[in-house]
Amino acid sequence: MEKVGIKEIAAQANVSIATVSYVLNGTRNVRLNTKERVLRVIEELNYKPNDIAKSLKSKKTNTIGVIAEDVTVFNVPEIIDGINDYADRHDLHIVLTNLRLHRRVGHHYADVEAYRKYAVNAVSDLLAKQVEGMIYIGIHPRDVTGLIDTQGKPIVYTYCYAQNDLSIQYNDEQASYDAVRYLFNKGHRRIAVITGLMDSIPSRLRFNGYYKAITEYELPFEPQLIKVGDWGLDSGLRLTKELLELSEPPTAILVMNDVMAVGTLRAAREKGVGVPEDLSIIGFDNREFSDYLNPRITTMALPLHEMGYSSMRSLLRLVNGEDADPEQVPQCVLLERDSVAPPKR
Amino acid sequence: MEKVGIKEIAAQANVSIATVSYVLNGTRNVRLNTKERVLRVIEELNYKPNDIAKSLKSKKTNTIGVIAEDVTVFNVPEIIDGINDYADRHDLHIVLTNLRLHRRVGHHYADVEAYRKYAVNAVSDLLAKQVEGMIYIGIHPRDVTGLIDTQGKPIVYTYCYAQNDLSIQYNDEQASYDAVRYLFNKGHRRIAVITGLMDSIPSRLRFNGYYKAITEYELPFEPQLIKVGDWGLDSGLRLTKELLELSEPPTAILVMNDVMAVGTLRAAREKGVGVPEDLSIIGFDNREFSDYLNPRITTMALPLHEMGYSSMRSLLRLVNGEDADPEQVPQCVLLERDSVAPPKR
DNA sequence: CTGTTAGCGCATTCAC
DNA sequence: GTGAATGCGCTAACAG
Repeated sequence: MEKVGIKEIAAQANVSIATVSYVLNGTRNVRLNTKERVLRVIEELNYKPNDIAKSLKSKKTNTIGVIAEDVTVFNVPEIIDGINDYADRHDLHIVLTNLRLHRRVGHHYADVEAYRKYAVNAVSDLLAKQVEGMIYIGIHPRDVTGLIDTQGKPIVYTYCYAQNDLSIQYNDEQASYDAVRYLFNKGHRRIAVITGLMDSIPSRLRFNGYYKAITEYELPFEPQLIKVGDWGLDSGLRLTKELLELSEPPTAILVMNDVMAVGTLRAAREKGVGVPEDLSIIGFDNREFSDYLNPRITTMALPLHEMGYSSMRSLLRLVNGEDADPEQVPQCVLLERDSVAPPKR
Repeated sequence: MEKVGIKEIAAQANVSIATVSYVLNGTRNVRLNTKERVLRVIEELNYKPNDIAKSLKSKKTNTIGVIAEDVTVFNVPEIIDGINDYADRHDLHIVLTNLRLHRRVGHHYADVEAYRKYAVNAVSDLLAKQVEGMIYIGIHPRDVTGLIDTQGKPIVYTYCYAQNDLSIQYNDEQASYDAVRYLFNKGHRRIAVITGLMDSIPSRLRFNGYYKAITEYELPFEPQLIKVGDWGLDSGLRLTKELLELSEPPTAILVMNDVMAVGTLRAAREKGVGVPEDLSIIGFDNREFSDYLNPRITTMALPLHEMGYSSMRSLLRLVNGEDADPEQVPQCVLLERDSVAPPKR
């Protein structure tokens, strides 16, 4: 474990350290003979370059900092995977910072002050490490403008927004529009919706898509078919019961996340309503368990991998001083499973 | 965004760069007056130290490399979270490498050659970045001896093993022993088990625990109560049916993962067997969905966070040249939910 | 094609 | 209590 450096190699191979550097980086042509000799010594001495020194000199770290609000929240790992996918192909490295928000502030992520210090620290550390840029991965889509200051370094937000910076999001409105269209094409005319909390951006956007589809297909807009949930299983259970107790219940429900959809499934079972024979259900998020439920539920898959990949690509453009490309917005895709069928009537 | 360095500060504050370094690191006493002046200039110029340069000089990066076989596999994020937990408290940084094994080689993780190149690359990169040590997070407990060579740098494996290095694992045998004891204490005497693939270490260990408990409690050892599954939902479904068709079916089943337990639940439903009235079930892993099933299933929670935390702690000892501590093995804990009840008879 | 040399930004010895 | 000087390991002019 002796630390062999470039100069050791140079000595052993009877060349200058510059030459070694050249063969190492291919920066310049080196006579084949010389090159082989150097390479052999490198092999023999088991030399490993020191990126730290290289970075200091070249002022390039080839490293980007990823700030994840919480790696244990379902959307984050897939996004990281997408980031890695792109990074691998472009010889970039990742320094990961995990804010551990879920554990530290629970559901109070709306209260920015509660975790500003963590975020600011993370940025400081990353800046000190001379990252070329940063990606910030939220655990809930919301505006985090002003949370951090990257001192001019490029940053891309994903799964959340910031007003003066680029952010990569999926198309919520389109997704729920597509879901309703799918139900319509299956023959459904009374389509209910169970939303998430209405102060959340995705809820609004998804509702817009629902409303737009209802309008375009000239379906009756009935307020009693619209239920406001809170993303939790119990609200799905409760609201579905309300829906099923209507004098004219819906034949299909668009539920804005898979967790509430579990509640919907339970309500249906309790009421003796068959899914999908009597009631069709579409969930949102493609949570892993949605495939384990009975029936397996049809759900809108979030393009998480693509969001990570795309964030990285856009960031790289910023780092290279190019324009943020007129990126197309990642689209959700409907996973057809067993919770949707044509209505009986 | 001018790059202000230590020498800028020195000039503005009329001191030498050495002095600035002293106040920055508290390496030596500096007259209060001078110190304040320096601090003020640092503030004004918004100076951020350059860790790269610092590391080059001090030969310490305070960074450890984490090699995750795949961040999208359920056990990994929690382990990373534990690592971060410890790292945060000790001012350590994490460079994350994601091998993306699941995506790249699917279930062929037994075939080491299929991904050796990725692993070796990861280690090279980390070594070049001068990490102080590494943690390797597996996606399935197995022996990965010889996969990588860290050139003498300390490494700790978790959720997998390597023969000549430290590895942090949870106590599989104890866990399943505890599960059986729990069932016994609830009054069960005919306790079946559905294992995972028997070439997997956890299956063996968990079976040992089952066997030990059966023996100690002097329960009849009946081979027909032992079913070998493959970790997949379908095997849980199929094997549970077999169990329920026995002339004298079990009153409880220990299922070695939650995914197969979903199959068990389905089989019971198809057979009209009530859970937990007619059949008690204990799963393994505490997968998120185990709380969404109907009934919510009682399961063995893996101490993932602790494994990450503990890996980091042990690694730090190695880095500091201390002995790997006689670490106690992280224990699983049984999460009591709704899938276990006393047997009817 | 190859060698010499000057730093990158900072910590640290050694003088004062 | 403070400063001047040295070098960490490497890259990239600049000279041959």
